[in-house]
Amino acid sequence: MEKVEFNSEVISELTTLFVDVILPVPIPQLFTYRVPQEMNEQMQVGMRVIVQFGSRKVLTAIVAKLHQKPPQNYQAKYVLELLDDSPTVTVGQIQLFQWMADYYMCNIGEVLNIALPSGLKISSLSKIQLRPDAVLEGKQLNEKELRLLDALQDDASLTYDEAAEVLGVDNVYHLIKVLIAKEIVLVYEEVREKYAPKIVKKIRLSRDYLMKTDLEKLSKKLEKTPKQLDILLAYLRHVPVLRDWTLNETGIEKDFFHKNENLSISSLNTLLKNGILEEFEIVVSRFAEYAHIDFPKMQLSPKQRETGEKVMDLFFNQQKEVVLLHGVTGSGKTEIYIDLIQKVLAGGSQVLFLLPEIALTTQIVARLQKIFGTQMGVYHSKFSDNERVEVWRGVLSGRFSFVVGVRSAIFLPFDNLGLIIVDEEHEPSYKQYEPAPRYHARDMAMVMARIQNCKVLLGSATPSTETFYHAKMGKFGLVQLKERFGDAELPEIVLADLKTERKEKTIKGHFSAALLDEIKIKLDSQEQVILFQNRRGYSPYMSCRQCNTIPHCPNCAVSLTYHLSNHELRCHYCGHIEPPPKKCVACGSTKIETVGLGTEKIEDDLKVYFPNANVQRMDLDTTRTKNSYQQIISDFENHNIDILVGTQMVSKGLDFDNVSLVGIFDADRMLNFPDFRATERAFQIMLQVSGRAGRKHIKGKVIIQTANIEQEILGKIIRNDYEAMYLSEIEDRAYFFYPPFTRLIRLTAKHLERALSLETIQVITDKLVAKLGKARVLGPQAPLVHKIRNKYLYNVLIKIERENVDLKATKAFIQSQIEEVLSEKKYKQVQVVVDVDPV
DNA sequence: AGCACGCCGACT
DNA sequence: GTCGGCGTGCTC
Repeated sequence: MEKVEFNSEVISELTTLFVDVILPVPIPQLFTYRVPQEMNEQMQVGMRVIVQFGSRKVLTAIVAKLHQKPPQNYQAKYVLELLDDSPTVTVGQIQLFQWMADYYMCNIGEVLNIALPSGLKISSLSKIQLRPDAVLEGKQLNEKELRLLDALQDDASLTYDEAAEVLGVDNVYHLIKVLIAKEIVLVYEEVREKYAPKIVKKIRLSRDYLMKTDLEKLSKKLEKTPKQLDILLAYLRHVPVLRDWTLNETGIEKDFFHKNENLSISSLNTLLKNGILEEFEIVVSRFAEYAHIDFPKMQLSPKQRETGEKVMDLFFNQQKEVVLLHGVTGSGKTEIYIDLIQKVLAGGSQVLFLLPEIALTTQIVARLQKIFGTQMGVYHSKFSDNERVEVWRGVLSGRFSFVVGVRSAIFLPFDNLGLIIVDEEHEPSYKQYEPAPRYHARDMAMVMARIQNCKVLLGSATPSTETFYHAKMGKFGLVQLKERFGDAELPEIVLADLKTERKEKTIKGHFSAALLDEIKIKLDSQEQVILFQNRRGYSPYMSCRQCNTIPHCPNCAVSLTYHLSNHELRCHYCGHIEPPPKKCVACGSTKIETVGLGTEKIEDDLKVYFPNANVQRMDLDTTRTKNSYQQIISDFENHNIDILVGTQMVSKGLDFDNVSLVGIFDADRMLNFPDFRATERAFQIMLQVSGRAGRKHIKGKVIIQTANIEQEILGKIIRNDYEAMYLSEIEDRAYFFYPPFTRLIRLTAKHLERALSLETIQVITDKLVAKLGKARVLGPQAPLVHKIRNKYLYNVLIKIERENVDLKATKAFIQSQIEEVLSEKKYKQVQVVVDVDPV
């Protein structure tokens, strides 16, 4: 990054500099601080500074601008501290942050908040403590004050929140102010650096014993204490200092003696105490240093090579910024990616590979790691914040020129990107919903491409309608792979007709005979089965058989899901838990049944139908811990599991060789979901799950259970006919003015009172309709789940044409209307959430 | 978002 | 009278 110069005038110590900084708070504007002259030389855009904000709060901010213009209407405060020697955030990133704030209608501080791992943010916390010189005598203290003093004596210091809790009041400021005035307590700001380097304790031999003669004397002396001698010998075995005394410098990990040799810690401590061994600490990376294994050069099939060349041609000869690689599952997209990544890295540029959350923990990362070794960083939400900071710094330092990560990896400080790959481009998990910025990582990849002048490769077997449209229209390059790689065939997809089976009574519970028979055949021939149901828990609701009353969440407008494992009813929106009712709250009947189907019930039923099969469930509930997901995958790979039952999780990024059957329950629910993307989504997800069936030598089979075999979309799924799905979809989108022909902005009002929530959004809607016209403003409408955490929700959907409309101005108008309404006293308490490009 | 200030009702 | 609740406005 360049040092900022002003008209070639060199910054001297006498120049007064100011910085405009981004603060991690939801306030729209930048704030100007004065740079103390001793920082003049070092200060650069992108560095972190500590500033005071408000009367006491201390925050980390990012320098967005460096200038000499003193503010007109106020006296700028000084920058308190400069945290960096070199920028933590690149100039390109600051551009991206600003772009996102404008586009997604949020504050730049909110973007910063999401972008920066919290380990890079320092913020202060106000704490109160007793004054060491406090004089209590002769001072009138009330009961609350005394209680606070008591607590302070026990705990030394308390935050405002803790103080409020101790006293059981909400507002503690007054009280503390009084105590400050009485000179009994003082308030200070505790500044915390959250990032902690990983430290390993190591042991080495004291310098006094490095000579052979000294060492021999020592061994003699230790003969009386054999346990200590064992430790010494173990040390010498692993660190042969007599052969090369410099080895002693690196020593050995302290844990080693206990863990690997099972030697006593107390003897080790005695040796340390007597100065024979010494302990020291080193800072280590949280990421293992993989030896770079030179993987045999990727052997591409002729088809793959040809495809890769087409992509390159589109990028570099036809100047396409974005290329869509549309390839059926198993067509070998990964090899093409790898080849391309290698080429870009060899050219000295950086590469970012984005994957949806769940796809990332799996096989692909291990595979890439083998190929790219130490230059590859992984950025994942299950990583601790410290790990994220290390990846961030690794990108800055050049240690990682290639990063594989989830959507937030788009925020890493690349300065020389050559290529961004967005795999499974259609995945909704690329869109962030809460909190702001509600960004789409795929779209941000394209913005980044413009900022950094790099290329974007989108990959999918079932591209989103928007993306495919742009590819068809020539905005993006398009490359298609219609066959599976090698001799693998596409699975055979068949329907199980639930209506007929019900009539003929061949159905058992939720299992059609067609599915049950097929599972049996596969199990008998030692093949594996995946069953897909996109709903966790046992059953989505309970119902009274007498009066049909259904237990609902007290805070949300949803039925409570029954979970068998803990025998409880749970709300999947707010987390509310209650025991299942013993009798109906309405009529008192004890005949309460579970209705509907979740993964837990499928698992439970399978135990009855196939008592000898190993059944495992994979959903949010069974994969909460860091390694549980990986565990299930490897158990399945090793065939310790015969049938895997799961939600969406089973549909992504998993390649198993022995799966010959996939069963899909409840296709109808997916298809009937009230959303304009429902058909597309159902198609994508069903084909994706289907892709798990059949690999190398096995032709897979997929059974979709449906009560309505006539549905057109099912035929398209059976024929794996993406284009047919696309064509009917794009026709609907054009007809109803949905994306890609329009852009959507959704407003959601939230308030504890339903009427107020509705009234607020109605007032906003009226203003919008007045200017934009009725056709462009849909609603207000209560969403499917119209109450969450006791707040009533109302939506308005705004459609904006893609052509001949000033998007910026329209957004500014919408923003101003919301602000205008919310500034009215009556509506101040209502929250209005703006979601640009909702998915 | 915090945090401070100021107005107002419910208590000793 | 005072304490604490809560609404309002500001932060370089």
